[in-house]
Amino acid sequence: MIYERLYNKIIIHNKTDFNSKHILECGQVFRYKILSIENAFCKISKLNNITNEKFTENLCELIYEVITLDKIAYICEYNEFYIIYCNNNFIDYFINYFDLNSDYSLIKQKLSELNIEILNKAINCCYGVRILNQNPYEVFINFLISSNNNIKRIQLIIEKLCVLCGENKGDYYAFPTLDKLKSLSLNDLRSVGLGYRAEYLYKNLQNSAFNITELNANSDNLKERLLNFYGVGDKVSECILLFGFHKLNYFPTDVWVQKLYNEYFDNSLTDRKLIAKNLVNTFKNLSGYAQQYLFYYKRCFDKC
DNA sequence: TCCCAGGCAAGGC
DNA sequence: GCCTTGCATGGG
Repeated sequence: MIYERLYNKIIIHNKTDFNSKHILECGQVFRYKILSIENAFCKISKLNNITNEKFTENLCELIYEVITLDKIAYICEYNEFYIIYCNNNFIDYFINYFDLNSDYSLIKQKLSELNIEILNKAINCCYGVRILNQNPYEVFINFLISSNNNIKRIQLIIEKLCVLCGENKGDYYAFPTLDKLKSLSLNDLRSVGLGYRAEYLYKNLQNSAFNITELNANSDNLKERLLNFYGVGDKVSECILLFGFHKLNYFPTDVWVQKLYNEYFDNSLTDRKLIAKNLVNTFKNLSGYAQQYLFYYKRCFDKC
């Protein structure tokens, strides 16, 4: 157990299996940002009226804000531990969200036993990555927007979408509900900079069979069902499976994974579907974890 | 100015 | 089935 659950916060004692920067910046999630200490103190104090609690802001090194659906959490990094603050009704929600009941020491050990040099290097750099348990609907929308796009722009578009039609929660805007998104016109969607992806979103939202919130995580043809949605292909569907449904036996393969594969595994193979197949064959039920360590490493640590 | 980004659908064979 | 092309947008 790496955490301690208190009535209005979660304390993470183990900084080798949890790193806020790694978790948030590895590409699985888009609504997060670094807060200044003063701003964070002000926001956190409002959460649960914790005015009588000593918030040791002067010892805090780094604070991230994370928003998922209509909920917000603050991850405060200290020298020896982390504290996650959220509304006290959502403590259990965020324990699950940050996947705190999974043993990442064991996962990393199993992966390192495969003796793949580049993976061990990636795990060494990206040691604090965890696969979040995100809401499938939110992940679906996010990764529909992600295609042929870059992460900075994806974040910007999602934020604009939230400001356009998400509920104003005071300190932040909630992720739009399905009904709110359905009420938008094609031009509304275009106005947030979606480009041609506006039609992907619009067609799905206008489709009465758009039932992403009702998809059964345990149905064995989940990927085929996802592929039926407009704008969802092989790669996007696998991102939804991994990040939205926590299906760890997929290895979403994009330009970055292909670059890494060509550099460290086989430089002649360019078919991403085949690359993904080979990688899943190698990593089996640990594919999703391996994917995040390698993807994040290739994007952010490769030049070091 | 061209190239690129967590790709995909459509059309031609 | 496989291969090619067009696609909105903004940053480097």
